[in-house]
Amino acid sequence: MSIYDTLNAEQQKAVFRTEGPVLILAGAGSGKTRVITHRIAYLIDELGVNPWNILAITFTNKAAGEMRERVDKLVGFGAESVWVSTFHSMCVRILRRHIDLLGYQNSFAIYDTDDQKSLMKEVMKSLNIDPKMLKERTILSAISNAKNELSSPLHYREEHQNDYTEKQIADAYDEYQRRLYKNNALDFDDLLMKTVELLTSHDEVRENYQNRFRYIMVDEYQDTNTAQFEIIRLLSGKYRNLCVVGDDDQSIYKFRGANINNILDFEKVFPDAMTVRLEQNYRSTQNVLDAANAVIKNNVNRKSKSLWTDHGAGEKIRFRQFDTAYEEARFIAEDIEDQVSRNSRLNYSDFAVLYRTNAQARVLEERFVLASIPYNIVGGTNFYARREIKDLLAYLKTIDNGVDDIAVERIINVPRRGIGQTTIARLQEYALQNGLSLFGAMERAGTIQSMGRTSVKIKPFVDLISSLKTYAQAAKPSDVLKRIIADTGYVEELKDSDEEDAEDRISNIDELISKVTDYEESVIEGVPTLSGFLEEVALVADIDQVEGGEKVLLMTLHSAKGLEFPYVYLAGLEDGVFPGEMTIQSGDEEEMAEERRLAYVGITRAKDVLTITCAKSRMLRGETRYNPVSRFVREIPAELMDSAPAKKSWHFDDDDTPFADYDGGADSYRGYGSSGSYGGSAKGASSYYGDGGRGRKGNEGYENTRGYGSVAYMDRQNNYDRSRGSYGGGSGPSAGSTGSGRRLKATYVKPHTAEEKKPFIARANDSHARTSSLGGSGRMGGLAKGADIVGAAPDYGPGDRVMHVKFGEGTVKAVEQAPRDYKVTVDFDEFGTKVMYAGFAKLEKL
DNA sequence: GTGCCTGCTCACGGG
DNA sequence: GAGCAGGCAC
Repeated sequence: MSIYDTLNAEQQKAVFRTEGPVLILAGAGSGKTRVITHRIAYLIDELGVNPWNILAITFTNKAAGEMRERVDKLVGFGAESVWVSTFHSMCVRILRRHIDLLGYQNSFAIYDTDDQKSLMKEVMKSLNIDPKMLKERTILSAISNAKNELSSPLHYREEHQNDYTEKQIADAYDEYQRRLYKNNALDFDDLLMKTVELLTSHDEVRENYQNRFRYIMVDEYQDTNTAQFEIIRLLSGKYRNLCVVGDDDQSIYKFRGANINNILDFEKVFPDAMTVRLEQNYRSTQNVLDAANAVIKNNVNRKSKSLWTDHGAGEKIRFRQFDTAYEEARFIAEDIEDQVSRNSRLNYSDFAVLYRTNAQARVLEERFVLASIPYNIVGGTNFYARREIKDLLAYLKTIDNGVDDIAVERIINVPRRGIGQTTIARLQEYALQNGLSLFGAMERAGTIQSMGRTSVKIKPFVDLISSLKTYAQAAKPSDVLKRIIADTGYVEELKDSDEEDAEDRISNIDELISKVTDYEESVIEGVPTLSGFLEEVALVADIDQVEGGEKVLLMTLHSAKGLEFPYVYLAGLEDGVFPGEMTIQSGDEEEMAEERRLAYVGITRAKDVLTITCAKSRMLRGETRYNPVSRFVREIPAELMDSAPAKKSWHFDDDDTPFADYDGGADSYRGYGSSGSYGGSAKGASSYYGDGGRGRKGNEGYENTRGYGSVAYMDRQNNYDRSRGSYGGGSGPSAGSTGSGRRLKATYVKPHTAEEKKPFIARANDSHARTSSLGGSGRMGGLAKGADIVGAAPDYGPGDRVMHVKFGEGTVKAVEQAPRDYKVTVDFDEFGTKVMYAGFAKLEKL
């Protein structure tokens, strides 16, 4: 028996047809990764193809790694020579070798979104474009679209002569590109476009790669854009052994240029293509698939297919509607806890919570912390987007690529060197006049007339960078980083500062050092370089950063593409959230279709149990919104669900009574109550801050979350700290007018019936009782902060035992009055001595 | 040059 | 809610 016998007939067809163009339409969970890996194995083992001649393109680095691993298991040897990578990584690899042919230096930098914004600001300033008339985001997104469609500045200008705005964008595109070139930098879209340019304009390079890549496979083909299509068209131009795998129903990246016609028109572009349909699903239950099919069939213009499984019907889809997002989050957290404690075979990593927007993670995170459930938030605030990390990376970039002005500008006065805007402007002017980079101008600062005394301040920076550059020539990247930290005194300055989150920033820096070290260890061929590390950083996707472990994963629907979980919660299924307000308002059919595909992706992530939740009201950008149940939920036949949403949608009445014409609430609540796992306490306007995770205060759950999610929170806390005086404003615990939760409470909402009210009362009493001691540990709600921080002295003093949500138990060593709060020194049993502000630490006296 | 305050604007998804 | 630019005082 061979490894191919385990494949079904259609899968085998896709594996064995190795020559010529092949389109595999692979429904969700139909085993497409198996097909690709077996195809690679077949090429190597059965056809004797040199692994070196195979290219497989995946959507994320994580997927690339997993694919390589799986191929490795299937073939005897040689898997490591197969080129498995993402489009962007592959392009970087090609460009590092050949971009000098296009006039760039091979050590080019890769600009992320922030870098792009900084550069665009300068472009707009130099072109006198009024940021009020034309937003930098608008221009950047126009440029991005142009690049994804392979439209050069020149071409763009020719095509866009219609009005003043278009001409301005054309000017900006031109100047932006000029400056990227001057900084020896490429943005993300350039990586693709410059590769096309290279392969088109240099026959010898193109032929070289065409000869090498005799067999090309592309995963997630439905999300490729025009530039990516062109790259694979060029690369496969000689042998035409191109196999693309995708699902038009899962095309969800139009906003970043994905061209769904790449998959819809594949057979037109390659008339000799063989098409294989994989419709048998190996992942989910029939109920889940029926729901997914029912939703997606509302889209027109798709390659019709219908998923089926022999797994059986499975559990019905659970639907729960709540009054607020807080209760929704609480249900999800407690439900997961409940499932895990009832079934010993279940692990936290069997669960995922998916949502439309990253902002929804916040409330969920709060509940997970309170319930001590280990979790990981994918994305949101990217580790590499953190201030201290960006600062240090800018140092590395400056050392690595001396002409990157954006990097130099970032660090020129970090740590403070007394170099301000005026000086920088003078340097820039001098650089412009003399055709120098910013750093080049700084090197000559002594000779610049207008500089005067300030040139004294510039010299130490120039010396620092020069000596680091010399050092970097022979040192490991990690040593360079350590040297930067030492020479700039970056960490020392953080330690001395009274910044709230200095500690977290320092631990982030430690994390960065270990990431550099990891990188050095991961380099198999050649030597680890700064460019190599910076490149890895630039191309890392949110999902790539997720470590394993027994944790619930919280992420956007977009991030969840390609993943599967036994238990999936789809949260916030409300019109206005998902589909989003903008999609609904736009009235654009195709936009709605893309949202629907996203819903399809979400539903099909579930293997066994799918739970859909929504809230009648939620805070969106500071205001309470009342949203009806998502149309996507209403597209699921009632018989597939354990409780159905109201048939008639309800709305916010003119007389300010929410839910006035809501007629189906009882149905959904009955279902909810009968599930038994939550005891029907969905009601309860005032209960959402109280409950302290059922008395479990272990720090395990929290400690496991030291990922970006929790750190990101620290940022928000600080922002709060800076925001005009609601912190420590002295208005007293009960005032708390800034608290979002509190505001919600005030406008809220009568329970619908006496019957529904009962469990709420019982629960509410319970939670009120706890609020006094534990309510303050809510990490996020404005209410918790507003109410707790007020300048009353803490109820503990030196010698008292206290509990901290993150560090566990400890003994108070000192309490001292600081300007706006009390500074408390605590010796924690497990984490040692920490100094913290009482208002933020939320210590609980034991 | 720096730090703080205020008012304004914007709002999805991500390599 | 949150980030940012601009204004102001030191």
